[in-house]
Amino acid sequence: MSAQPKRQRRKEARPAEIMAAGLKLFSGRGFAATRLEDVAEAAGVSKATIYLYFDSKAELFKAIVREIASPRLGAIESLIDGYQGSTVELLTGLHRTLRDVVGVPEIGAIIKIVLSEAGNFPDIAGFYRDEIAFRGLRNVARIIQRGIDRGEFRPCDPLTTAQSVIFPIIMNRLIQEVFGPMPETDPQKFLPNHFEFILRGLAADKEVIQ
Amino acid sequence: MSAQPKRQRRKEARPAEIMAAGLKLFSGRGFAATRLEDVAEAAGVSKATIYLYFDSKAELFKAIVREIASPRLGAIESLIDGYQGSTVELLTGLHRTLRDVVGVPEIGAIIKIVLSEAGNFPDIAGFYRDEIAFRGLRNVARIIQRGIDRGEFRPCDPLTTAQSVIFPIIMNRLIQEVFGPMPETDPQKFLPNHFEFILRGLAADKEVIQ
DNA sequence: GTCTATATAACGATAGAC
DNA sequence: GTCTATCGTTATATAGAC
Repeated sequence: MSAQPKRQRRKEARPAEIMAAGLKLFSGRGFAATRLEDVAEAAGVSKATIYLYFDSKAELFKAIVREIASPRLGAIESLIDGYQGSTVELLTGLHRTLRDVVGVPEIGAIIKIVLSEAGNFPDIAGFYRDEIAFRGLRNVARIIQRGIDRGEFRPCDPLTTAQSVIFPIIMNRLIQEVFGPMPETDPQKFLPNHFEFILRGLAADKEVIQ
Repeated sequence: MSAQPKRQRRKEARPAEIMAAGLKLFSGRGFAATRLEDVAEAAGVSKATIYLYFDSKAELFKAIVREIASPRLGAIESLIDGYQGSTVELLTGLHRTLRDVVGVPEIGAIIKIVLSEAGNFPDIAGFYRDEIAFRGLRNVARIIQRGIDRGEFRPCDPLTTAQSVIFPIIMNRLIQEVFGPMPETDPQKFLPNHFEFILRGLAADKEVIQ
C-alpha cells in the first residue's frame, strides 16, 4: 500500500468529494438512515471536516440537491428568456431537456427521499418545495403564459395547468424508481405520447365548421 | 374501572377492528415503523390474535389496502361496464368519483407508504402495482379505448395516455400529503382545470378552416 | 366436557448501542 | 466487533361459548 499522508489539505476538492459521497449514500439509504460518519468515511475525511464545509446534515443534503437541480433549472430559465421561436418549439426544447434530466438516476432517488422523509424534516420539505419544485413549476407556467400571450395556447391558469404538464413526467419517473422498469411505463414510449397530449391540451381553439 | 373480562370471543368483529387500528397507525407512522404490538394494543387484542386472522404484517397491510381500494375500483368498473352515454360524460363520472376518492385522507397516506417503502418490501410493491395501480390504470385505459372506438377521442395508445390522465391526480394528492395544503395545488382548483385539459388532450380532430 | 378464540410467553433474526 | 434490545413470528396454555 502506498504511503499516504494521514492529512492532506485540499480545500478546493473537499466539498465536491463530500457531496459526491453524500449523494451516493443518501440515494441508497435515504436521508435519516445515512450516518454522517459513513459519508465522512466514503469521502475520505473526518466528520469534523464535513462540518467545516456544511452547517448540518440537512445543509449537506440541500447543497447536493442544489448542485444537481440548479444548473438544470437555470438552463431551462435561460432557454425561456432568450427564446424567439414559437412556444410549441419552446415546449419541444423543454421536453427534450426534461427527457435527459429525468433520466439521471439520482434525480429519481432525490424525489423519493423528499417524498418519504419530508414529514420528519420540515426544513428539507420547505427547501425542496420552494427552491426546486415550485421553481420548476413556475418555469412551465411561464412557457404556458407565453403561449397564451402569443395566441398559440388557449387561455387558462398557467400555474394550475403546469401541474397537468409536469406531474406525469415526475410520476412516471417515480414509478420506474419504485416498481422498476416496466414496458407499460417505459419513458421512451411515455414521454413522446405525453408531449403530444399536452400540446393538444394547451392548443388554442380553432374555428370549426359546425 | 369496569370489570372487563380478560378474554372476549368476538370472531366476527376482530378482523375489522384490527384493520381499522392498523390503518390508523400505518397512516401516521408508515409501514416499517409501525409495530404489530401497537396495532394489537389499539385494537384491544394480543399480537397472536392478529396472526389468527392475518398471515403476516405485510398481509395485514395488503388486506387494509384491498378493503379501501377494491370497492372503489369495482365501482368504477361497474360504471364503465354499464355505461350508455357519451364517453365525455363517462369521463365526467370518473372525474367526480376520483374527486371523492382522492379526498379520503388515508388514500394519500397509503400511496406515500407504498412509494417510500416499496424498496424494502418488494412483496407489497408487487401487490400494489398489480392489484391497485395497474388495475386503476387499466380502467382509465378502457374509457379512452371506448372513446376512440366511438370516434369521440383521437387514436392513441390507451394505456400510455391513461398515465397522462391519472398521474397528475395522484401527484396532486401526494403533494398535499407531503408539503401540506397550498393554494397553488388546491385540488378544488386543480381537478376541474385538469379535467378540461384531458378532454382537450383526448378530443378527436375536427375539420378546420385553414 | 369439548372445541376454539384468545392471551401469555418464548424464539430467533436483525439492527442499533457502546 | 460484541452485546443488547426490539420486534415479527410461533408454540402453548387457558378462558369462554355451547
